[in-house]
Amino acid sequence: MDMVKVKRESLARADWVDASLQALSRGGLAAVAVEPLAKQLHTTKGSFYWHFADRNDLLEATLQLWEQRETELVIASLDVTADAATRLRSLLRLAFMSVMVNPAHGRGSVELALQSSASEPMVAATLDRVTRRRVAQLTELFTELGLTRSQARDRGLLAYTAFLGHLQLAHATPEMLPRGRAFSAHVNQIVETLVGLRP
Amino acid sequence: MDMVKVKRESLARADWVDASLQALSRGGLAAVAVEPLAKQLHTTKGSFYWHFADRNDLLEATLQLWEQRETELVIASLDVTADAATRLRSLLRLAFMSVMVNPAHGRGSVELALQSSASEPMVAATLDRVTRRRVAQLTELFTELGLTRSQARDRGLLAYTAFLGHLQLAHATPEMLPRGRAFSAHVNQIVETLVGLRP
DNA sequence: CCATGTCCATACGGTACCGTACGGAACAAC
DNA sequence: GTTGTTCCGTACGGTACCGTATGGACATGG
Repeated sequence: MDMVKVKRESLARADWVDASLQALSRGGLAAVAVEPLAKQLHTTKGSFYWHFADRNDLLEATLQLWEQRETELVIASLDVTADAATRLRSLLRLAFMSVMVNPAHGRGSVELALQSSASEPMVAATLDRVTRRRVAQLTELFTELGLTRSQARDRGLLAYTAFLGHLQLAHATPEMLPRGRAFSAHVNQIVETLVGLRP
Repeated sequence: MDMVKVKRESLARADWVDASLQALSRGGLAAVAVEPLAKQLHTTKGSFYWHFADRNDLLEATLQLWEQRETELVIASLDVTADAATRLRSLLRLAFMSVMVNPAHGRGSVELALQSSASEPMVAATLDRVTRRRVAQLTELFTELGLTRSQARDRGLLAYTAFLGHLQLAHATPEMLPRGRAFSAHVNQIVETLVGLRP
């Protein structure tokens, strides 16, 4: 039957992609390797090459999955009722706070894996789209706060680069960041410095 | 003669280390590979394994060289005559500007290579020392500007994370950054936002 | 001139991965 | 129960790298 066929195949493919995303998060792009993933899934390459053309095919599906989940998550976290300043503050707070939930393999580790593999064209394309969307989002919020177009864009870029560096630091040198209450205070200070309204 | 012997050996070793640093800058930690480097230097592994115990030995020497050049360069760029605000501004301006000189393989690409390989213990140790020094430097400057110890540290961290993210963005998504005059303006805006003195 | 230490080339075995070939199990359809 | 399709296991060849073993070129000092 077609239904059964589609269901089974789609499930198996999704399993590979899930495992791939997890591997990407743990060990970077190099960890997206067919034979290790096969071992982890208790199967063999024979299965893989039935579902995928090659490693690149898997990579493409993995990036697509990440990008989709990524944008969905950001959209869901936006409360349209609040004013721009509040939305901006919560967005930044959420982003900067989230690096502490499992700083090793948690949220953001895929980001860093992609950042460090931007030489791969497919990765570069994905990164480009996501970065563009995010900076545009920030720029929009700063514009609503009354900044000029160019001021808003500069501020949006700064906010995003600060986030990127924050992520990086939390991953590579986590001891440098304060912990507990001091961390929250630090994030607050960052947010206020970034959102601070002066000409 | 001892002099000749030492000179030759040291030169050959230095050649390998130079090439290794260059490879690190180009292709990341994975590019520090014996056989490719041997090809590039028009020699063979036989030479390498005479000068080095193994790949790790080369890596150690490479990290050491980078760290040494790194700190020397920062120290040299500090003008002790100026006041704290001026020194801070020039330091930040220099750092944020420098990402544009050859954004692909230029200054900072070694940094990023190390950041993305922080799982290697030796890399982590190197990164730790350098990061600590830099953040301490920034914290010191902010303290001289009149901020409290904790404010200064927070601000120093923010400045450094902003720099890291800036570097990352310039490398992975260079089209997102403005070019020419707009870039200078952007850097100025960043510096002023970071150094801006308000309680 | 030959003995010794320095430096390098070549050849080898080992590992980890990619992708292909091919056979076979499981199962549905008829 | 034969046939066809789906799905997977195994075996193979190929590549890129690590590290070792070994012999040889070359100079130098006795």
